[in-house]
Amino acid sequence: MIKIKDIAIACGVSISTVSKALNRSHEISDETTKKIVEKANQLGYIANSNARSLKTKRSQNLGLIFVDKSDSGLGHEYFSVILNGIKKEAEEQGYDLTFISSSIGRSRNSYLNHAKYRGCDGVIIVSADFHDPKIIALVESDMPTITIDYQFHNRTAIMSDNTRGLEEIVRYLHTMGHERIAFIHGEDTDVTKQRLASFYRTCEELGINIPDEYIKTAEYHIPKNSGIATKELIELEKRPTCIIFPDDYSYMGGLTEIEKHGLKIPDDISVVGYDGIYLSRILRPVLTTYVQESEKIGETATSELIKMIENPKTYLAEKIIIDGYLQIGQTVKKIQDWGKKNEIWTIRW
Amino acid sequence: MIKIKDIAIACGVSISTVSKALNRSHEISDETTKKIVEKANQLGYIANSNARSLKTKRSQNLGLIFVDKSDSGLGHEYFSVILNGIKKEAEEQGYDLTFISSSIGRSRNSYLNHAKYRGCDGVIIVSADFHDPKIIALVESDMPTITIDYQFHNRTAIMSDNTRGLEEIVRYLHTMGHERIAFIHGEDTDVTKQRLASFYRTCEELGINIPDEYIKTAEYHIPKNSGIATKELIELEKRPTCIIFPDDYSYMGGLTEIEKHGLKIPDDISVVGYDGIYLSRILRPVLTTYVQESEKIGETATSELIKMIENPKTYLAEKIIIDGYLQIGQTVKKIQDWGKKNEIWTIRW
DNA sequence: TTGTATGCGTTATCAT
DNA sequence: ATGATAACGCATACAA
Repeated sequence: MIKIKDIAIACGVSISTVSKALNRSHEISDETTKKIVEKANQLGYIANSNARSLKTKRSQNLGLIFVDKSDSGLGHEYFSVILNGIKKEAEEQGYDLTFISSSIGRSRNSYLNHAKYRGCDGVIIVSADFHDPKIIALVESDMPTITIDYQFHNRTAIMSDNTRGLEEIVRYLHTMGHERIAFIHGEDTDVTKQRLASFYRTCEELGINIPDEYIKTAEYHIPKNSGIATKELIELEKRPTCIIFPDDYSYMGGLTEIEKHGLKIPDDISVVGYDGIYLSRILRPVLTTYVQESEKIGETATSELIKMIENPKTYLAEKIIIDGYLQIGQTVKKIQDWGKKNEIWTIRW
Repeated sequence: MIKIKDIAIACGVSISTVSKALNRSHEISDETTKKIVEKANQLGYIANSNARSLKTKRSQNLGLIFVDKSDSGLGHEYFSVILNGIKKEAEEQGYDLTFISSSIGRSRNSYLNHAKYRGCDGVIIVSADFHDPKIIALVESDMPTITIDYQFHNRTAIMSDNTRGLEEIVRYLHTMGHERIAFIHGEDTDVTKQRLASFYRTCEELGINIPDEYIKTAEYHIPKNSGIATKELIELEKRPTCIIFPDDYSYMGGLTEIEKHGLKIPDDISVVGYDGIYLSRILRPVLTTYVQESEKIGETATSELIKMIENPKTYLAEKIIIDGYLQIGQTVKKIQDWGKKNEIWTIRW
């Protein structure tokens, strides 16, 4: 491999002149710079990032933490699309990306140490157990860090807008005449808490009373469990007119159950998903769902991290919320119960 | 950051003794080693991979090339699951993973140079344009390289078994009594060529004659285009009894079209997918499809690359085929046309 | 078994 | 505007 020393010899200048010229330092005359750059290209010179990082303490490399809690790992479209956004933005800004695990080589260690070992300038935590002491240690260290969908105290986080998501869904359902709205929510996480709180609050604002039996739990991304919850809802004496699912995949489990009962979507029962994955658009009927702009979440996380790295003094940690939007498909029926609706309106006005 | 020099001072030994002890060299006595290791842990020592790589010319880091041809990028479950397999295996074996683009920092360059810049020990090409001169240059360089689903001359490739995949599908369909088999295949790639060749060969072996009008093209992963092809097939005077789709997602496009025509799967028409993505299992009826073990493909690519890196002299390039298997779902109907079948058999026997 | 000395390729400080 | 030199942190050939 050609190194700057070779170029120096070939050009008859010193090593430091070459280094400066290659880094476009204005200390070096245009003429010399041109000569050196040309020779470097001609010889096929490639810098050595290890030597550079060793000296500069900067690597232009970002760590990426992705621990798959549910074993489907990157297979989850939500995360793989986020990752894609991160990759695009990092490339755009000239940073590389290295996966960081909690081992170094073959021996167990910590995320922070791994990131330090590789000299990462910062770390994006895409998915992890945010209560894991090793994650907490990383976030509380002096390593620039960004989290997605979870906020640590005084640290930047990129959040999908769960609050607004559920609010929009409920308001839309309300305009479509639904009041008997069931909500199958995911397991107990921050995201779930936000969605649930927003669901209840919006219902309250709209004067909708939700019986407890309309609220069910089913783990994210496990269609079978959402299927079970759906069955229970369908068999209720006073069946809901609409079911909100934890995510688009989970809806597939509900769909099976709904069809088993001989019901048709949306004629007999309406449904709403969450995420807006590719699948939601190719299904028929097209799924009404809240689309998370996951690629943008990844891009924003990356650009924020880079800002933080490059302006350590002036950067202010903040919570950044990435809006999604309601994809209005064909799975929510307009309920023509104007009599009752008008009654309520009359009372309120 | 603590460095070996600090440990040396703390232990009252020389730098090189520390280095050797930390690398578990047998030159150093157990006693000294123990003392040094303990002190290192106590001080929270973390090695510096840049300094190490600079010296050893090894990085324990693998490059990852993933260029998304179709702009859905990592969003494709096939690739994201492969990536997951790569990640698991690399972690297992103590290697890190860095994405390699065809730029270095902000300036355009080549994959090879990028990999050299980062000091990668080897590169896995997960998805790329294999006719891109920059990819070819990489593969033909002295950088250890592995490709997935495409083989370069004398280089190791990990291939999903397209030949066997189509053979198994066709044979299965035949045992289910199908002879009017349509095949919607993807755009012209090596993978497609293999599948198509295997399709024709197996049909021939089984004495099945496929009219040209039963063969259609529709780009992978574009349900709409498969829908168009499906429409054409359904409206044929002599409609096929079964349609093989380019992939599971594409089937969704066909499904819509089939339902539009008032046909039911599998009663009125049978269908087979390809890939075996998560979706195929949660659909009802469960899709009959050829499952590609993509996680295993990723794992194997990684372990082969590491073998190649660690045994440069004895390693032999080879084509490794990862078997898939037929997922027998509920979308292929048993055709009870024994009269006709027996006729044929009679002639043959 | 331990220590000394050198160099990996680069940047940065200081001199010229 | 250019050059000499030290230093980054580590591994290793060689010496003791």
